[in-house]
Amino acid sequence: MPTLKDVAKASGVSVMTVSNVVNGRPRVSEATRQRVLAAVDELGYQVNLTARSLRAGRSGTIALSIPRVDHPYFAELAAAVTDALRPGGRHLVVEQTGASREGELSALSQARLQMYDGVLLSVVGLKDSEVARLNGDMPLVLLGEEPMPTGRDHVQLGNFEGAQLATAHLIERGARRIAIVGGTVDPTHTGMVGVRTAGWRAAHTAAGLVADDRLVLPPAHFAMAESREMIRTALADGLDIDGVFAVTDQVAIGVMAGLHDCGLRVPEHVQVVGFDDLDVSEHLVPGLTTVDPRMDLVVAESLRLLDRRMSGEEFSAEHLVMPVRLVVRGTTR
Amino acid sequence: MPTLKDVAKASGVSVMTVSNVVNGRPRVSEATRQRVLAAVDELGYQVNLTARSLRAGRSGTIALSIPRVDHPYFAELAAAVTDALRPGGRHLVVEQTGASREGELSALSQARLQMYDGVLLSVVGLKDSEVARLNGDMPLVLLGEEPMPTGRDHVQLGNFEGAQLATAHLIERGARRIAIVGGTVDPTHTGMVGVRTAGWRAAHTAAGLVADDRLVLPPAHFAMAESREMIRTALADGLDIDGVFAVTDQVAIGVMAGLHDCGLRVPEHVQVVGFDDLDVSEHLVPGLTTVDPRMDLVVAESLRLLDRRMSGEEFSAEHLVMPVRLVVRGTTR
DNA sequence: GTGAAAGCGCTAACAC
DNA sequence: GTGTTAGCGCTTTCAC
Repeated sequence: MPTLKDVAKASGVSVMTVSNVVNGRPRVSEATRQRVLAAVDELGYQVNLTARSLRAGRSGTIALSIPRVDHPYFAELAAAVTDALRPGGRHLVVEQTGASREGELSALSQARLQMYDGVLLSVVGLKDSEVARLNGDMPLVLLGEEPMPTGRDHVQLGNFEGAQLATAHLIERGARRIAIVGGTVDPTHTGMVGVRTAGWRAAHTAAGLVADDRLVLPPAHFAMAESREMIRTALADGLDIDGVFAVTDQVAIGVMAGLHDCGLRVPEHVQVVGFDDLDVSEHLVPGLTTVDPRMDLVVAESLRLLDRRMSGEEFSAEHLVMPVRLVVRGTTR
Repeated sequence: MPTLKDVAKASGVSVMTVSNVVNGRPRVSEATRQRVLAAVDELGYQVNLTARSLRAGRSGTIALSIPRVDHPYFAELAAAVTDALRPGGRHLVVEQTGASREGELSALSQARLQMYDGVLLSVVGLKDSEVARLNGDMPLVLLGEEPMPTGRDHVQLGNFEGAQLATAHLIERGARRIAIVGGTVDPTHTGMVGVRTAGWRAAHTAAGLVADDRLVLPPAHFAMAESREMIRTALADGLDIDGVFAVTDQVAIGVMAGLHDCGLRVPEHVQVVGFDDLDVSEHLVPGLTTVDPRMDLVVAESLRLLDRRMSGEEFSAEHLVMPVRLVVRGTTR
């Protein structure tokens, strides 16, 4: 690859002048500019971004670190962040951590993240103490529903509110035996599963009903196939339900398939509500009633906080819980 | 951030020795190693990957460049590549080009790609001449179904074969008026849409039938909502069909929703086959009959070719068309 | 075993 | 306007 030096030699000027031309800086005479650009063109010169980063201390790139890109929720998040960044001409790369602690620890190595000007970090497997260990000087905004160190900016969804909305809607539409698929009976569980289960429980209480712990089916990696199998097994074991709150849309899709496998119709026999409002959810048959996590707000706020950090000024950490809203479609009556 | 120099000062050795310790190189006495590691720990030293890249000429990172990560096909591709790379401990980042020529041109700037040791490039909007302009020295493997310069390694799906399989299956199951949604009547179209349409046509011919051009519904960004609207409009206009070959599973999902909107049942009234075998396709109700693009093969071959390029040796370009297979589920009888 | 010197390609700061 | 100097943090080379 040709370097600035090569271009300088070819056009008979100094490296600095070439650098000035390449970066569109003002004080360069039109004649030299033309000569330099000709040489750039002829040699096919391209700036070396690694060298530029090293020198400038900035890479011009932001990273979004997510567990897996083939989980539609994260994929949609990544696309939304990219779109939000585009108008400013900033560049995003997506890092996948692999949803395992090892993967997250390695993808999150200080060293790697240091290559970016800012990092949006969506973590699932790490303890907050491990996240807290990350260099405090790095512009970093945490996303996600797990417990996080309080000293950092953190944007999360209205998990409790959403679960409550979803469950209340099922109750309102006449469901009385509402399973939560992907829930937990462990009251110490403070992550997404715990909070959404609490919302499910609270909606029952608010309606003067009692949530039945036998209707709590545990999470199964939030995968479609596992959820399908789980609901099928539960029904075969005699579980009697007329509603399901699925903790994610992926789970809901698995549940709907499982209900169909068992000859139950949605919403006639069992009503279903999900959480995430994935792109596909609108086009299922019937359309999935679900909780819209307002990803637009999440992205906007996250980038606002990240920009603040990247500005270099000092701010105290914000902890944001974004509002959500229910989207009613065909899986509820 | 502390540097090698800081650690060297703190532990009373030279920068070089610290570098040797940090990189686990052999000839360092156990005593100094301990001393250095203690200093590393105390100062919280982390290697600067930018500097290392600049000096070493390698970044240890591979990039996968795809149009959008929220298109499930690309998301699954990205996840598959990540998984395939993990055993070797190599690192992948995902670059999104945005499915527009401008986006691809900017994300594909030589300069940016040069930061990576190798690039898997999945392009949709660029002309092959633009792709050809990329530096020939960069380890690069092209993925995707559009025409590509012949001088580079290129892995693509069995588009023709898959479309033919899908359509033949519909014919075999009794469909006679088979629309292709996302097809083209333009015989000069050589991209994915053109080839899959050719396969649809060929299956008719092979069965002694004649493909009806009125059954070709054009592509609509391969999006669910647009496809849904398109099939709805076509049916309202009196289109008479008993089968649909959707050029992608996303299109198929839109089509199924649209058919449902019009009161048509799948597979009783209209049978449907897709292409991509997305994760979600198995769990739709009914399950989607589709073409499995054998992403495992695509990924394995792509990485084999990329490794070859990264080895630095010279090879002549390979152009691979991977086999596909039909997955029969509930949307066909 | 350890270290000094050189330089990867670039740009900020300052001279002319 | 243009050039010189210095150095970002690291590793390769080679001397000791």
